[in-house]
Amino acid sequence: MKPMSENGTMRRGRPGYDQQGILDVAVAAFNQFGYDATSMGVLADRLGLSKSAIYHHFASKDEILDRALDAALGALEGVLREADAATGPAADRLDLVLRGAVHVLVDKLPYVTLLLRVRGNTEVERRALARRRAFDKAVTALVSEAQTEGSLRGDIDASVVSRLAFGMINSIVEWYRPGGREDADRLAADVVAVALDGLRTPASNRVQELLG
Amino acid sequence: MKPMSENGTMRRGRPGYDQQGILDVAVAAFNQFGYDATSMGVLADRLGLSKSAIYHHFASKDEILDRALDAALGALEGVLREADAATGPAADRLDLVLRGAVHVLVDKLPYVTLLLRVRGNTEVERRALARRRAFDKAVTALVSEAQTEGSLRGDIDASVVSRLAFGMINSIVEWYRPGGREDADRLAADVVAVALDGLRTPASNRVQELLG
DNA sequence: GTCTATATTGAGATAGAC
DNA sequence: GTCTATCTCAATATAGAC
Repeated sequence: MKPMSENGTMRRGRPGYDQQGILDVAVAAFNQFGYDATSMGVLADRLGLSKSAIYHHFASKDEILDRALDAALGALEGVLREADAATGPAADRLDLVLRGAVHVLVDKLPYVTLLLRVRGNTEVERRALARRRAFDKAVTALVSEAQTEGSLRGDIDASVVSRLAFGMINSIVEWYRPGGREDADRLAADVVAVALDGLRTPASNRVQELLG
Repeated sequence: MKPMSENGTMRRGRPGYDQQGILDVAVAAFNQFGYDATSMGVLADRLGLSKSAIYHHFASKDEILDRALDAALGALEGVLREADAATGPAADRLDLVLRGAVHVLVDKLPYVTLLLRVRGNTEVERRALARRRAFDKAVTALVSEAQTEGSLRGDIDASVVSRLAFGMINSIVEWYRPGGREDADRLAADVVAVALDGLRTPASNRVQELLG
C-alpha cells in the first residue's frame, strides 16, 4: 500500500515520505510517548526509515513539532475567523465557536492533543502558547459580550467561564476516539448542551426558582 | 532559612532534605519542564545538592514520580471514601465529590497537575492510570445513580457526563494559581454551579420550555 | 530520498570517601 | 547525608556515499 497522509490525500510519483506523511507518524508518536521521550530513533523505526532520512524533510525535531502545532492552531484560528465574520448575538457566535472547536478537535485530534500538552519550554512551544492565549482572549471577549447581552450568566467572571467551557471541550482529547459510538456532531451537541444548560435535569431545578 | 516542606511542617534536627522536601522541589520541576525533560542534574541544581545525594533519598527518578503520584491519588481517593460514607441522594454525594475534588486539586495543585499529565509509558505511570480509571469508574457509577434518581439529565451517557464534569474540574490546574482572586471555596462553588446549571442565564432559557 | 557511520553531548545511575 | 569521579548508554545531529 502506498503511503497515505492522514488527510486522505494519496501522494503520487516517487516512493518515500513527504512532510505530511512524516508529520502524521511523528505526531502520533509524540502523543503516545510525549515529545521529549520520543527519540528520532523510534520515530525512524516507526517510519521504516533511518534517522538521517528524517533530517532530509525537517531541519530538526523542533521543526517537526512546530509544523504540527501550526496545523492545530491554524484550524482553531479558522473557527474564530468564521465566527467573527458571522452576524447576530454574541451568544450565537459563541455557540459557533464552541461547536467549531469540538469539530476541529475531532477532525485533527492528534494535532490538537499535541497542542494541548505543550508547556512552553522551547521557543517553538512559547510561540504556540502565545497563539493559544490570543485564541483564549478572543473567546473571553465573546463571553463578556454575551454576558452584557444578558444571554450568559453574569455572576461568574468571563475568563473563568471561558476557561471552564474550554476545559470541558479540551478534555475530549483525553477519551474521544474516532469511530466510537458518538460522531462529532452528536459530541458537539452534548458538550454545548452541558456547557450551556448544565447537568441537572432541565425540569427539576429552575422550576423551583420560578415558583418559589 | 530551614528547609520547609510544602505541607508546612518544619523539620527538626540535622540539616539537609527529607523525602518530602525533595518531592516538593521535584514535582515543581516536573511540572515546569515535563518529567522526561527534567534531568537529575537540574533537579540537583534546584535542590542545591549533587545528583548522587538525591539517590540517597530515592532509588530512582521513577520512584520520585511514584511517590508524587501516590500523594495526589491518595487525596482523590479520600474524597471518594468520604462521599461513599455519606448518606442521602446520589446527586448530593456527587456534589460532595465534585467539591472535594476541586479542593484536593487546589490543596495539592502541583501533585494533581503532575498526575493529570501522566500518559502511561512506564510501569509506575500505568499503575497510576489504573487508579485514576478506578476513580473515574466510581464517579460514573454515582452519575448513573443520580440519573436513575432523576436528579441528573438522562439524555447523555453517564460516562460522558462524568468525563465532561471532570474535564472541567481538571482543567483548573491549567490556570488556577493560589493566592489569586478566587479562593478554593469560591472556585468550587463556581465550578459546581457551571457543571450543574450551565452557563446560560438561569431565567432566560428554561422558562421557554415551561411556557412553550 | 535514503543510507551507514560517526561526532558530540548529556542522560540515569553507582562507587566509595568524608 | 552529601560529595567527587566515573560508568554506560542513548540522544540529536552531521558527513558524505549511493
